[in-house]
Amino acid sequence: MSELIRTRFAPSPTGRLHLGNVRIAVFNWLFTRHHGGAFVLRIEDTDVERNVPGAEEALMGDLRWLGLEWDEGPDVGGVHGPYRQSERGHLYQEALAALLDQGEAYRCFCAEGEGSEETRRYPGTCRSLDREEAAARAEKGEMHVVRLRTPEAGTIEIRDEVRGDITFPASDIDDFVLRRADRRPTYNFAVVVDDVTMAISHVIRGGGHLSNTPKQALLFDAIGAPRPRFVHLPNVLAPDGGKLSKRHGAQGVEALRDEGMLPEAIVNYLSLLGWSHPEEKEVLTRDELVAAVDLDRVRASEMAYDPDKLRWVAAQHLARLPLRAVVDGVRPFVDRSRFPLSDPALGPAMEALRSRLSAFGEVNDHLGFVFPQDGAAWDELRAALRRDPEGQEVLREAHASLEALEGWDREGVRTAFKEAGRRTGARGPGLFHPLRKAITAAESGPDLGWICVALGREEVLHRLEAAMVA
RNA sequence: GCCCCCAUCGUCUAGUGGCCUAGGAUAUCGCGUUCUCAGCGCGAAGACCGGGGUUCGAGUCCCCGUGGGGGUACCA
Repeated sequence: MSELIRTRFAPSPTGRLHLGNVRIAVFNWLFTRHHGGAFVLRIEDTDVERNVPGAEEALMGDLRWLGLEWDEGPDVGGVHGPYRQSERGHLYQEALAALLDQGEAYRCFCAEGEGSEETRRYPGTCRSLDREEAAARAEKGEMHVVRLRTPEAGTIEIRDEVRGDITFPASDIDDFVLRRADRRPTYNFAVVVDDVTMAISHVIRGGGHLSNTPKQALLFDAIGAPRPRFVHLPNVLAPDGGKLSKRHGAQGVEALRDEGMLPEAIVNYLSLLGWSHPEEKEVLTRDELVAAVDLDRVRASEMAYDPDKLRWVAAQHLARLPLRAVVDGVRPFVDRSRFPLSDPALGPAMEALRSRLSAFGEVNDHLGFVFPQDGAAWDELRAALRRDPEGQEVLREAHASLEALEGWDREGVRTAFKEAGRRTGARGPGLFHPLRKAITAAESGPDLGWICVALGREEVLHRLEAAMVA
């Protein structure tokens, strides 16, 4: 594609972004970056009653956090601004005047909802009203809307980049409203004027808009502007196959962010919904996605959101992070009130349990391996250990070896355990089980060597002593 | 009601008429590695919605049905 690629993401500020919305932004962004185009953020706030205060900032915050930077938008400006529909009234006005002038649109004085029950279409009552007369009535303040003069017969052909050519019967599309009685533009009208004036080349949006497309195509034609390429991404369904919505299966970006999930992982997972890598690779970095994502491998069929796979992708990304990054990522999430973990201990602790994380916020679910909580259960375990002569022997010898240890690292600790094993004749579970129980109060868990390093010599010795017969 | 879109393992998908006795991923289960769990490695089970065509040959093309989704607003 040699033309200038310009795309847009146009959310309404009615709430936080959820995975369904964000996926649209992800494709727009990926596609645009792939082609070196410009990505525009436009706020569709025409419906004043539905606007939620602060939603615009929140939504921009979510997008930025995901790394989906826009080149033009309400906060960064741009030559095609303003970027809020509420501030673009004059553009709609101008476009409307031109349409009225050319006879492409006409004033309609009918009462709201007038139309036959059968077809549910507006019958075109005011279509043939005298233009001068209509203008005069409007001048006098008579309530009216403005409608587009649409073809009565024939077909409307549109091209969708993922589905190909689609034909709609023109008779199915009535003379729809462009401007309401209160003079606000309708959605379909505002969108087209915006896309034209912002020189959008590719309209990439949810499949739900496919049915709006013939109307919008007609509007582009009426305005005399070339139609953009239409790209309708298949809809995302809830995990159970039903409709995805905030209250049904849709995760909010905010929630995932609060959980400490890697934004790159979210972008990666979302990219896999409806698109596939030519070599079927699934774990991809942002750069790899930008390099690979294009329209030719986008599917047309809808699909379900799968939280399990999201988790898996996230875990894969996390696993590829250097330890340093895991430690930094996890640090703000550690519940210090429950886990007396010193900062230097974070490294070994993460070595021990990073493989079970898919998001940083999950640390607290696993730190219990290092800092057991249940005192009563631990006491029982210790008591049982004290009644076990072989276990006692292991504990005693391990304690001695550990105490004599020069430094305090994983290899040293493991060597000390093995020495204790050699001296007592205990091997395998016979050796590690009593140690693990004494140190972590659990029968299973992460690598004991790393846990010991994280706990420090003093604490480990202390725990061993607590489980030994005095 | 009418219009439009969609249809491969539970889920995400590969597949563009013969390479498909349908491949990969996830989830599930088993084995191995490991003190154990997680991870990792290996393996098992698991799908072309139904019916008609077209063709020497159909998951792939056409039609009908069924199911799901969207639209039919002075909502977006």
